[in-house]
Amino acid sequence: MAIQKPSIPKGTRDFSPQEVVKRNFIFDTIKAVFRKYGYQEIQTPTMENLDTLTGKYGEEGDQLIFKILNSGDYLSKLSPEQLQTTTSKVLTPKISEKALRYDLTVPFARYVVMHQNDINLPFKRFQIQPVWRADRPQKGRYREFYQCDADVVGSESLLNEAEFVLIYQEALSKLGLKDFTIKINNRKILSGIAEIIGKPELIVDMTVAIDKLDKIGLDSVVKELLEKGFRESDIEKLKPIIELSGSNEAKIQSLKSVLASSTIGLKGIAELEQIFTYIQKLQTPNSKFPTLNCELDITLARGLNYYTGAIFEVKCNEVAMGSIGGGGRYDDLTGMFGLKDLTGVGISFGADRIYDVMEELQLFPENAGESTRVLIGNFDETAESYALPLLSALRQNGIAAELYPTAAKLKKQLSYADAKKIPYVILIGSEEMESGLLSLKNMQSGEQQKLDISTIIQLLNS
RNA sequence: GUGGUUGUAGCUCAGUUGGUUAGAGCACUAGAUUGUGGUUCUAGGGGUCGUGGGUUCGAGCCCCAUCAUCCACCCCA
Repeated sequence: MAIQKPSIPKGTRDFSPQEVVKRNFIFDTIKAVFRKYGYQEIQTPTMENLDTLTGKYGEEGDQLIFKILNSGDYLSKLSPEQLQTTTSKVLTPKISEKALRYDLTVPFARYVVMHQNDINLPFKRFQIQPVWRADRPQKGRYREFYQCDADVVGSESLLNEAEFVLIYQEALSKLGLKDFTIKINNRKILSGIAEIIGKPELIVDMTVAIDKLDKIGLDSVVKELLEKGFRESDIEKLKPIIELSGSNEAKIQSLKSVLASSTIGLKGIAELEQIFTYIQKLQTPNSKFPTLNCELDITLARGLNYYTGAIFEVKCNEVAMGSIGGGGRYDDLTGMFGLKDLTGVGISFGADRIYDVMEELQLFPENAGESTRVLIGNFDETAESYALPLLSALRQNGIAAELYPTAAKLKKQLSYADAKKIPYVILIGSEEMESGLLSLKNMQSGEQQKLDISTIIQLLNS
């Protein structure tokens, strides 16, 4: 076989030991916060049945699902007519019945329905696993990436929404991020706006357009709305709403008067007010995170069409990057799997984007690369057999230790320690073996002292 | 799906209007130093110039195709 240059699929990555240490720092930080708020971890399979996933993310989302080809001769059962078909929509379900998960929310809904007899409501779970999207990769966009989701089902309380805002605030602050905004909005308010304008059927086009406001500006948004079928008079009504500014309270007050005749709109506003009240009461006076960057943004829409109440999105203001988190309330996600009237709300952290942001801002702690604490140098067979019991002793005392596996040149062994950022090296020569006093070299200062093994253990453990 | 960018050593990239044997830094290996790394000096290995075709006396450079790549749009974490 010809030699082939190895490669990995586009949009996927290998993670080096240093990168994994940093990624785990992110995961561990987020996990600790989730647990503190009462969430328990679950895991679900990498692949789901294709029909579990299709139809949940809109037409565009369906195309981004990675499908898995059936095993065996997957074409043999097809009729000649079916093989002639050129539309993948017809053919795909025949040759593929499994797919890689697209997010963690839909598998969670499936999990809840399948295990409804075993779980206690309200059920608070978190989940940190990779998801896959057949998107075209670019900056901050991968085909395989990790989501960190927390969801609660079976609780209508808006306390959940308020707590999610605090979870975002606490986790991101602990990771070292300073300037970020937690945007919040409510689908019911968007419905109310569409209702007031008299175009409830165009709500999707409306939200997609105004969602781009901060990116393309008001004029372009107006242009897009006109193309989608809105009239000048509709836009005149819409303008004051999307241009709302000021404090969250001020925005709520103006929305109240604008949406006065829309029942659903007013309901959305009332929900938001309740969430803000909860947040205010939850914040301790001497909070470690004094400024809560939670902002009502009426232009926030979010693509996933299963949201029905509050919606969230987190944006980092220091680095040009897509949103680093998002979520919202969905009233009927489990309904499609046969479990009616179960409401849920959840959020997601985009771990890979958070990683990219932290890397750009150099927010990772210094000691993140350290693994082995001490390396024992290896000179010859005699020294090696002398060193083995010491190696065990170090490990039994909880010290990560290695013996260089061959009697290589000392220069090479020290280079190894240096490259691996091992802070200490123990050198054992004939002199050391005679006296029992080992040379302990501090790799940072270059200093070397002769100590017995128990002193070394004590020193390395401090 | 649409538009653009870039493909030269393991990595990051130079390479003049087309001209003889394609370069640098980093990394790697060895030596200066027979028991002392991260700094320095010296030497060395490593290339079908993404792939295929075309123009030309002659192509890393020009033309066409193709694959890959990154960026932007759409959408999204």
